Amino acid sequence: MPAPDASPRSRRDRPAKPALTADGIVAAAVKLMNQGHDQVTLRLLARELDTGPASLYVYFRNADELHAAMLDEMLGEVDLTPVTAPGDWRERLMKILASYIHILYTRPNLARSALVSRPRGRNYFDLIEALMSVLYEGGMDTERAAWGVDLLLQLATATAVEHGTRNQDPNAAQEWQAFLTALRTIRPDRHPHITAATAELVSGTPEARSRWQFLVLLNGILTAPAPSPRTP
Amino acid sequence: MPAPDASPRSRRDRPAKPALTADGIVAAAVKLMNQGHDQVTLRLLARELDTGPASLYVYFRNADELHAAMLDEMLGEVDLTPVTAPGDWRERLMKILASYIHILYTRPNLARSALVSRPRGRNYFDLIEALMSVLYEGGMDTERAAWGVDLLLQLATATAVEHGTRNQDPNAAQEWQAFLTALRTIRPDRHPHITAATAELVSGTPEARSRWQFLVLLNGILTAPAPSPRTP
DNA sequence: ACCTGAACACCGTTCAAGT
DNA sequence: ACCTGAACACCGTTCAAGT
Repeated sequence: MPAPDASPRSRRDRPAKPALTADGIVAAAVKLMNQGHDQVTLRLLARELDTGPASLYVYFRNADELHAAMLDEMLGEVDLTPVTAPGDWRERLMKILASYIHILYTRPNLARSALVSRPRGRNYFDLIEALMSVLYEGGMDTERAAWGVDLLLQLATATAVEHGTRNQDPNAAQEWQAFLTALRTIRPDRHPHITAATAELVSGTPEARSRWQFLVLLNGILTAPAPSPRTP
Repeated sequence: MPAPDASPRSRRDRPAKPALTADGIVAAAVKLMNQGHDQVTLRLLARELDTGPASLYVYFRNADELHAAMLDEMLGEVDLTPVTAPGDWRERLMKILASYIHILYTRPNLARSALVSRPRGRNYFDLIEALMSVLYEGGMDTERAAWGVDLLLQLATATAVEHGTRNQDPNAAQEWQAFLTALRTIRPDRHPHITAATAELVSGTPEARSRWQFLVLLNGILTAPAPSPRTP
């Protein structure tokens, strides 16, 4: 009598299939992503969970909603410790943003969903709270801090999408070369300013550019007219 | 003798099929897009051109390359006349950017490709030239103008992606409601700054926000430290 | 009621076979 | 040599049918 089992026909060799929950699905999806799957599709995820793609629609209205849930899960990894660290507030703010960008950088698809869907999970609000806290240290009023956070995150997300996707593309280097060639063959009579600024248009490392951009934003938020003047 | 024709079996009722060229394909693709097709897929386009999708690979290495070509074509519609118009340079610059955003706004898919692929067509360089020209009027040096153009376009593109895609989504309104609800149920002990700034976080029309953002950028570019100090 | 197999209506890309 | 029909390997979403 080989392989005795209480109910031999109801089990398989693989581990018992856990009951599905929204959190469990998101956890499995994040796990797949961290294993290197750039695109966590509903079908891949369903395969992993040993079911069909239709089952996921019990927990998420569509693929976008799943991606949004994955995003909030990832945002829990953003390093918010610079909030209470010593040092210049600008540097600490940029550290938080750099952590945010870094997390999205290797997941350009999630970054894209961050640009489009307005996150509203707990981790997202923790991030907003942290950024506002540092902005207040910089002496901003409530309005500037609120609108400023939005702007800072929009640029950070766009940066992650841009660089992350490019980094993922195998012909990124050759696209860059093509851009340089196009820039060098610009005709001075039609594009005099570009011709004169060829070097500056491509100078700086991505990191240097990004750092400058955030300093520009912080200076601008501090010095530009407030969003809505209290005395209209 | 009805319908005499030199070679009756070599023609169809539909108009003579024009020979394919890269420009012709892009023109057909843009035409489809302007007819309301949000996603101009290779298959749809091939159907329109009375051929199979494989034929398009003779002219474009992949779908991304086609989208990039479409993007440059669309950029020809950006209104650059504010460059030479009278009035405040900031207002004129924002008019150009508004035109750029408006063109991408109803084509979020193209906007996404603008964020990822670095355009290098003639119309793109015309846009850069125009923006730099206005920035110089604002008194910027070459470095600030070059890096500034990049930053301004990055924000403009991100704005178009964000608002355009949301606008396209039928449940955008109900997503916004869900966000408002999430914001109102924030717990003051965990998120004191958000609680205190609830109104400011959602205030302002998208246009007012966008306008403020660009003023922030312009002020920041003017007042932030130059990208690379000449005396290190 | 909750779940899901199978089908529907698509994709981009490749390649062998046509002209 | 240039072009393309057909196939490959996928998608997200729906819905009738199961338990």
